[in-house]
Amino acid sequence: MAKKPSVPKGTRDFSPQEVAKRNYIMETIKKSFKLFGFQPIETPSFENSDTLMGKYGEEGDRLIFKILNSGDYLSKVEEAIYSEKDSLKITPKISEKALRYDLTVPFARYVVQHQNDITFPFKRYQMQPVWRADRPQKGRFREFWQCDADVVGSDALWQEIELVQLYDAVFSDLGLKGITIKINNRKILSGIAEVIGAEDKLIDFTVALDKLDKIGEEGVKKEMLEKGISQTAIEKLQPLFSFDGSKDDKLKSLSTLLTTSETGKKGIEEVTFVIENAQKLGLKVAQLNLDVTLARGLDYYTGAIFEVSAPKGVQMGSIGGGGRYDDLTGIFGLKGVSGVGISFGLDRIYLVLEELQLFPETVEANTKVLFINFGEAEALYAMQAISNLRAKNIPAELYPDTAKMGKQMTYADKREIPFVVLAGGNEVKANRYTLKNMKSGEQVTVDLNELIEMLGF
RNA sequence: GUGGUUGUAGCUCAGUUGGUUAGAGCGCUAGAUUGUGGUUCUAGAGGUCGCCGGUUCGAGACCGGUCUUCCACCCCA
Repeated sequence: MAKKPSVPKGTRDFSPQEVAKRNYIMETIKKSFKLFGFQPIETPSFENSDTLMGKYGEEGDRLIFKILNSGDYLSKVEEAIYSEKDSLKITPKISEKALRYDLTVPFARYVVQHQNDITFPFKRYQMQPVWRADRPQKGRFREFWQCDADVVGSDALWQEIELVQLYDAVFSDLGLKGITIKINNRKILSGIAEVIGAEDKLIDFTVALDKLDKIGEEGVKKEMLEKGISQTAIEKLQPLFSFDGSKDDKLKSLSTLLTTSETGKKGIEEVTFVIENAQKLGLKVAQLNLDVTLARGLDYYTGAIFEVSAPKGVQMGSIGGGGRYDDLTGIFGLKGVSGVGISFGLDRIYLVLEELQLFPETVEANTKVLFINFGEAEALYAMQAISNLRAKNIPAELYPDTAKMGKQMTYADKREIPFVVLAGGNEVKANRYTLKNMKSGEQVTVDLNELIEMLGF
């Protein structure tokens, strides 16, 4: 045999059982998407490079899978650029297409391109794979699925509230209790940066702050210093590090910190509106928490920022994220369209449900009854019954070969098919069927109507 | 992209300081059982020790490279 075949790093095959479980998650999410009034779209798996490049920050560009041009692509590269051996310069010359990195940027492109056909506010959902040239880790793949719901063309904060409810509805349906929806607002972060005089360092500031629960207070301060944020500025942040208590306490001390920042005050106002109304409406399983250190937003977030973390005790990064972006479509030439959206990380949700054993046993659609094959005449007799069962929506199949019965029974056993029908010469003659329950071992001989009745509950 | 880690039968893994023909459990195939699966018993098949190169009389083991796995960083779902 030749080399053992394999799949590329960070990609996976899915068995029938795995597909069944993934479908269960996707159907659950889709159900809520529809219930909340979102409509599906799909976009190509690859886009023109300039649609994607530069939209996710420097780091993002590195993680985008580039597709090599067709034909003799190297011959078209100018000698000077070629001999320079600078990958960054050569890449755009030899690659003009790239694999989708997320669903939000292609969606923005879609909105701009089809703006005349879209009725705003436009609520769309999209469930497709995305690709990142990242190094794999636990819960981190190079090919994974995102399930996104976004609203564009409305800046009403009720959308944020609905998205919180949407998260709650989906995780409630999945039986995933104890999840936390963390919420923050980019305006609060901007306000803080403004107050401490580090406006020009907003990104570095937020990235460092985001690591608080991971590297601790000292670690954050150290990183901020390294990024060129002054000691006096960092001292002004002190209230943030001892930030605790109820949401009212948090909001009060934030207000004090941000009295001089109009932007900051607007952020507090927004986040208060969302939290208060979401709580008035009630949440089933999710805990909604204000987390001022939450910054993991991509560069384009301008208002609310969301992140969903798995229940405590499950070692997993965020299982969902999202936020508001006031001007995403601006990059593609359509100004003044505000959008807000959330994403569900299908692959990570799968790992969490698996770990907590929350998949219902019924997710695997399986054949309900296997007919033993006794020979040609009996097979025909069996096939007639099978047609009748299938007409009643009962999944049934005939063992294709006239193998030994032990082998056929073993097959049913392995496939976990709950019933077997034995219809040999005696049954054919009597126009009856022997139905065996594989779990209990009991068997009864019945006619076709009784058979349908017994299998069709 | 940086640092570390892993790879031996279909699966999970043993394999001593380098030494004859690389093992176990599970699974698989056949039989005990010609109309009955799971339990039991018996027999059997199955390996280029990830791949390429090097050191050595001799490499599964040591060295280099490469691919893969997992982990940390970066970043993220």
